[in-house]
Amino acid sequence: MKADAEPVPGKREAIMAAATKVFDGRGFAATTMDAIAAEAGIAKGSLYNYFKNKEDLFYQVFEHAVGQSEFEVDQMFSQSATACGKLDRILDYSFTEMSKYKALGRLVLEFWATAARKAQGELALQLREMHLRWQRRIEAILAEGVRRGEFRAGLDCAAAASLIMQTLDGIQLHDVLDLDIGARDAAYLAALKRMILDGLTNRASGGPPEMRA
Amino acid sequence: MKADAEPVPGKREAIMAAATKVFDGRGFAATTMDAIAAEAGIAKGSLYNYFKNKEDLFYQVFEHAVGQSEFEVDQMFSQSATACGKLDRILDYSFTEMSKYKALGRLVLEFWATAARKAQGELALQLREMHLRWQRRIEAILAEGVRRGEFRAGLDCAAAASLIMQTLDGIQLHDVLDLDIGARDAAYLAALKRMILDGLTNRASGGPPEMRA
Amino acid sequence: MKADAEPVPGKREAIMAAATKVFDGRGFAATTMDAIAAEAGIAKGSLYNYFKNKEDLFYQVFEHAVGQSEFEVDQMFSQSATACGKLDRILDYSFTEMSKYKALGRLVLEFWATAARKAQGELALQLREMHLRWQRRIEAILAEGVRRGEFRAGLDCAAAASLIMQTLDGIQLHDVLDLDIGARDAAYLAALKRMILDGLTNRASGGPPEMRA
Amino acid sequence: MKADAEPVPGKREAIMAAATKVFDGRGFAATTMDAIAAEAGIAKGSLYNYFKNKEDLFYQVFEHAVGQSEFEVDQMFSQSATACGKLDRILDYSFTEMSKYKALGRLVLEFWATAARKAQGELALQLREMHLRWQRRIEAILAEGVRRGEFRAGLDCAAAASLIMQTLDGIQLHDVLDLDIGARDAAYLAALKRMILDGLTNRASGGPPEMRA
DNA sequence: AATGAATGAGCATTCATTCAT
DNA sequence: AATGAATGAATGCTCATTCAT
Repeated sequence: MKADAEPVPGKREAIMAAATKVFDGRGFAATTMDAIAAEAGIAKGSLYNYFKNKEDLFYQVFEHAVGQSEFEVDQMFSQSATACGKLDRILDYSFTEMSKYKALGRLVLEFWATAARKAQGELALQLREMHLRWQRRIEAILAEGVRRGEFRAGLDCAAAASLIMQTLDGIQLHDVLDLDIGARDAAYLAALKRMILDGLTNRASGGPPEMRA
Repeated sequence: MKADAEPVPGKREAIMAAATKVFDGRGFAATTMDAIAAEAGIAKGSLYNYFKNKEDLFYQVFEHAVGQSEFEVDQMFSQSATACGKLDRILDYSFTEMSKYKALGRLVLEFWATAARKAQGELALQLREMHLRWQRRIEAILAEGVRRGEFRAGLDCAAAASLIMQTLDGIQLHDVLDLDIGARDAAYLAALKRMILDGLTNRASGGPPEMRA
Repeated sequence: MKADAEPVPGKREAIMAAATKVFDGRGFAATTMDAIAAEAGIAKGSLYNYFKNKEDLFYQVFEHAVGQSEFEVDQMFSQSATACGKLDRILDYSFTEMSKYKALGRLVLEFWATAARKAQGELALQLREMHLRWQRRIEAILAEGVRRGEFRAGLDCAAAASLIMQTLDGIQLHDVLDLDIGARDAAYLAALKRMILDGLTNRASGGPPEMRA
Repeated sequence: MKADAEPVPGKREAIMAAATKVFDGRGFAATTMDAIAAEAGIAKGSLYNYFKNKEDLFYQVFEHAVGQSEFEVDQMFSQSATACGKLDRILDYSFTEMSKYKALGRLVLEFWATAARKAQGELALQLREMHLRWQRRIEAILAEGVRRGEFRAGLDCAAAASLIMQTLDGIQLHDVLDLDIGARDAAYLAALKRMILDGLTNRASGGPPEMRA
């Protein structure tokens, strides 16, 4: 039978739900097809009626999770009118809500660290595209902010967007790895946000003194 | 023969070089002891005369690479008198030199993503310590900068250090994953550095307007 | 597939038969899973569909053999009404039938001599329980014999049972090791039995003269 | 160099002492040549200057230990004039002193259970001879006892000697395996000895009643 | 479509023995 | 005689994938 067909409605989704649970808990390498089949309550062989192989199944699960995550963040964006407000929200989100995707983040990490090595497959491309999508979104917000006078004129939006992406990914990385535990109080977060937004808004910055001492 | 001894001068180093090559190329999990032995041109069993097991070998390789990297950055630190200059240098380094440790970064990623899940082994502790060491160093520089009047009074050094660490790790992450390719021109870097340093130096920041619009 | 199930009727038994053959021939340590698989005519991996690991397989084989042996001896017990008769039968059995379990005995020996050194695993417990079960049975027979007046009053049943067990184990040991070959004639056996039973029945024993000469 | 030579006086003995210690503690299979070399304070390769291989070394060690043990028991024998007294002593010894040879007993067990399977080598012959030597000694004592009127006339000395050997080996077996722990009080031992000696001394035994009920 | 028994390649580790120095 | 580094065969176990039913 061809994989990817879906003869029994909902079965595919059921398997993916089970797989998500197991992958999240154990990671890709440590997850066995047996465990997924058991979690889904079907026979191991049946998995191969719906997915070509383990990697394929992981890919589908992963894609689905990423889609959900993106949808949620999109909602967030549209709830603020100003660029500054949007950025504020997204930073807030990074600090407080991103932990929800800890499991997903760990899977991304594992993927990059192992699977991505061997083949520059579809998933790698997918992840790169996703990254670019995000970066462009941030960049658009920054450009909008400059246009509206919220951010300083002459801001290098591409560079700033890149830095913000790196920072957000760095924050998520630390979150996923349980570094900086306990540093999640309000004052801390406010300081961080202020630092980032300061860099965008303050137009009178004379630059650090004696930068090349 | 006891592991950890080095009766044949250079042999240990030769093995580590071979192992580094194979680990870098395939990652930890995908690397077989056979492959390392073959690369080193010795019998598989001989590996165990110099290293306790695969994890130990990896650990030594890893420690060596980290040692080199830390030494290099330490050099960098001491070459600037002012806090601002030190930070400037470390940011410079992150943007330009850190790529040398791409392979190392990938291995760390793999470790965090897989091995770190199961056990809190020695390597995990080592990595956390390394992280803390860095964070404290940054924090000390910031505190020094505040004392010298380079940075704004009232700066939350811990929070700022944490953010900077996250940013640096985010930068390295993107580097390791070959994201942001081509965005390494001087103007770009200057903008990024300015953003960060602005957040530390500008004392008159009134905060972003209409933050909660 | 879960170990311990038996989806293909007789397959489990077939494997155990093959394993018994190989274990008997080579002992536990010298037996490889490959050899068992080859003897059973299946793939090595298939063994693990029916048994958790080598030790488990051995345990099952062992338990089966012990079960057969115990069943057989139980039959023997019930065929005599008097305590004296029961003991007579069990001694008979030890001298004549126990050789059937020579291979089993050798495996027990190997287990005690090697595995038992390191861990107090399940098999060790099982063996100790089996031993106690036997000892209690003997003791019960002796007590019954005393009650019925078959054996001398004041007999230390526990001590006697222990001695009898030691003797029986010693007999089996010699049997397993092929010592005393050829000393299995009727007169010999009768003499041995008489010696043991005499010790239990003669109530007027004055003790050996000049015991501490 | 030829093994078995002894160019450095005492070195051979030193190795054997070290080997004895390690073999006793871990058994044959679990003992590595490294461990023996370490215990002896010499290089692993040097072992092969004095012993052909691991098995040979074990054989020599074993032979030496057996020799010592036999010597000690021989001393014991000669200290009593009467057959009854000799037997009494040897039984005493079995119950109280044999534990000293627990390690040796365990090695014998392991040997029989593993090494003896593969090759009917020299050691197996040696052990059989030793066994026969003992059996003949017991038999001689019994015959002497009959001649002196200590034991009942018509005693089947061969059969009795065999039973006694089996019993002694059974006792040692239980001792080695730590069965019957705690049953070593004086009354217990006295009862056991009485049972055995009763079988030899009482001449008026009418045999057990209703033996074949 | 579903099953699940069978497969077999793949791998880290141990250790007795050798031999060049 | 002594060394000890090098060797490499040997083995239990996993698990993704297949395929006959």
